Amino acid sequence: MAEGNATIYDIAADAGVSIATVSRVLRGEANVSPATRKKVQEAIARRDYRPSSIARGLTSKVTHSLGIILPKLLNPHYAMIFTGAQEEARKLGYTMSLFPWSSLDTDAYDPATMLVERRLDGLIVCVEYLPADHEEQVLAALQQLKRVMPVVLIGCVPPGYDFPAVSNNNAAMMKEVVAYLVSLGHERIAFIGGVEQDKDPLRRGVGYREGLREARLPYTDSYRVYCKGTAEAGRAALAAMLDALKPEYWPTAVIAMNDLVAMGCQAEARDRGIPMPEQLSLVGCDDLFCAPYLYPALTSINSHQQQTGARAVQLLISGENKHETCDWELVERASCARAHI
Amino acid sequence: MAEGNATIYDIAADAGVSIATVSRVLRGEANVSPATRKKVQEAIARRDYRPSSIARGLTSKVTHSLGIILPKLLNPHYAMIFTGAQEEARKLGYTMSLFPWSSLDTDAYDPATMLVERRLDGLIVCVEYLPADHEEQVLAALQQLKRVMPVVLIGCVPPGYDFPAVSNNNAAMMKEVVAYLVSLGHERIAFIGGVEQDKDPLRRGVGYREGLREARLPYTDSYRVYCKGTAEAGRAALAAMLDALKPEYWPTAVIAMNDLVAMGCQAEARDRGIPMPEQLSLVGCDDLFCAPYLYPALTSINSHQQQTGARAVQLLISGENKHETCDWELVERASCARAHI
DNA sequence: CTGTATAATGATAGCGCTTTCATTGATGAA
DNA sequence: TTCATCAATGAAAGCGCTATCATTATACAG
Repeated sequence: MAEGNATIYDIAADAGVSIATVSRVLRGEANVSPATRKKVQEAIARRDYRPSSIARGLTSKVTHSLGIILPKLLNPHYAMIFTGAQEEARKLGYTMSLFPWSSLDTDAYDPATMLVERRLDGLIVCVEYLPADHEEQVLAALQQLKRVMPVVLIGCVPPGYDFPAVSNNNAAMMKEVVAYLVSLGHERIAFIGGVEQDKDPLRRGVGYREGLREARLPYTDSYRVYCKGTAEAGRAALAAMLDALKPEYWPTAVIAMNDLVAMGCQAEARDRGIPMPEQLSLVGCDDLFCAPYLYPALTSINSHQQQTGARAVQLLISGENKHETCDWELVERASCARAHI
Repeated sequence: MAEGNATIYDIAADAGVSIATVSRVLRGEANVSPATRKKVQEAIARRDYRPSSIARGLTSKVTHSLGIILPKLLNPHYAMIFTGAQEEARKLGYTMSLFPWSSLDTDAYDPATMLVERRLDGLIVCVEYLPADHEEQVLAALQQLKRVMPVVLIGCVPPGYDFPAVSNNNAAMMKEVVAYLVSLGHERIAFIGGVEQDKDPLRRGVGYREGLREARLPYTDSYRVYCKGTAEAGRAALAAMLDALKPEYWPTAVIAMNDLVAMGCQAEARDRGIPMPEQLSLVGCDDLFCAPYLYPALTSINSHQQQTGARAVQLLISGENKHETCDWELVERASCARAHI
């Protein structure tokens, strides 16, 4: 049966019609007589024929394949986004290929080359945590790329750029976290993560400050430490903060920019013998699969990352130039308690 | 500059040569005079021309795109395999698309359709934990697919089938773990995970039994409980095992089929107030990124999963029909201690 | 009947490349 | 000078489709 190499000509010959007619039934056009349609369909089934999407793409200019660029899949946060995007793409009949940032700027290969050579129908780019020094360069490159294929961003669109996007309202998320901790009686609340020169109003660090202001709590630099979004970095950051402070000024609650950082904080607190949550409450963000299994189980923000990915694909395919925001929810677990004292 | 739609004809016209000559410099053929080559390259650069891989594929029959099928990326184990494969593919100039099992058998779409329509140059299929009742059906389908495109498996090739593959020597891994626990003085060692009717000699459960035999320890059904490879399942499995046993017969060490299951075990032990590792040692497998941050930090087997993915791509592209095995190492952390008593 | 609208189908020109084969000059041997 | 040799190039035929016309066959109004 499966020849695997039948062409539209073979089918046409088998069915005794022209290739135009075969093409019509392939594409489900209306004006084909039922009898002819049946003949063709039988021929197709008989030879297990699958039209070449390559040849199709050459003619019709649509390849039904999308791309997504993100930092690294090993971070489950991105794995969720990717999964959501991939599944949605597939539902809509598209294929999804991954292009990690890492490999893009690692080698001598021009990032855009592979993307445009492939004639992708569209590209999703995750710019959530672009290092500030890269940002301009990357966005300029994307602006270029946009002339060739539709681009949808995941994350905030910096002023001056115009892209459809789906993003988290990070600031609002963090404000809610601060409010939650305040409701538990915390007053010395620290925030770990992010970059110092961050001017983006939607970023998490900003929401933290706003949350403090709304709760009429003072902002202190000593409670705000910056680091990359990894467990190692989180651990080092908490260590640095605690080292710089007399124990009586230690925060009673820490907000980590994400769950990885939170994991690092847990490890550091544990090593120092700081009981959690009794002496230190902790909130993460992203609600990774492992959050419930950490010790103590980590309170975190679930921001529906799969849905984010899926929505990005929908925007990409529909061509809407919208800017959407995901909703989220705080998932309470065991890592937070009422403030001591 | 970036027109994005220049064709080989435009370049030929610009450079004052024929398209055949342009094609030659594109493919780096030798017999082009330096002067001509230069002219063409300048024209290419001037218009930011990128040859269409679609058109290329139509003619040359190679698409430079690969596919990989695996259960779900949300499990970091698969994310590692995918990452390794993707990066290797990219290094070799290939694109990698993901096709999760879940979506393949969920919808009415014939699994193979999308794959062959795309005219992939090859496919990697992760058959590590195929449910036994699916196995036959899946492998038959792959056998079919093989007539159309090269297929490489990750996992064991069941007898009767012929595929290039890269797999873990799961049995040997587990034997090592048993030996390790025995060296710590453990005699009541349990194994959690896998499926009962597993006849595959390389599977983990089998290695466990062999390990016991070599240590001259008795095998007991009560210490062998089966479950899916998730944290929830692992937790339930450990609970069931302990419930069925008088505490004095509880195992002093548990081997989990993977780190997810181990995470579930940790949670269950914690809830029951069983101190770990003092009363119960635990070993996982896969060495997920979170293993060092669990409590206690989880001893696990690192089996170089990224390398596994990369190797699969190499086999796929080289066309070698080999069966390779990955090496591994036991990563000792805090979840194991000398047996009490 | 003739003429015209309509539905079904076929012929064919691309799409943007690769590849084979033919052609053109140069070059050097006879 | 003449002819075979060879490097550099061009002409053109696909690759497997889609999509535009053109061509039938059929129906129905005038």
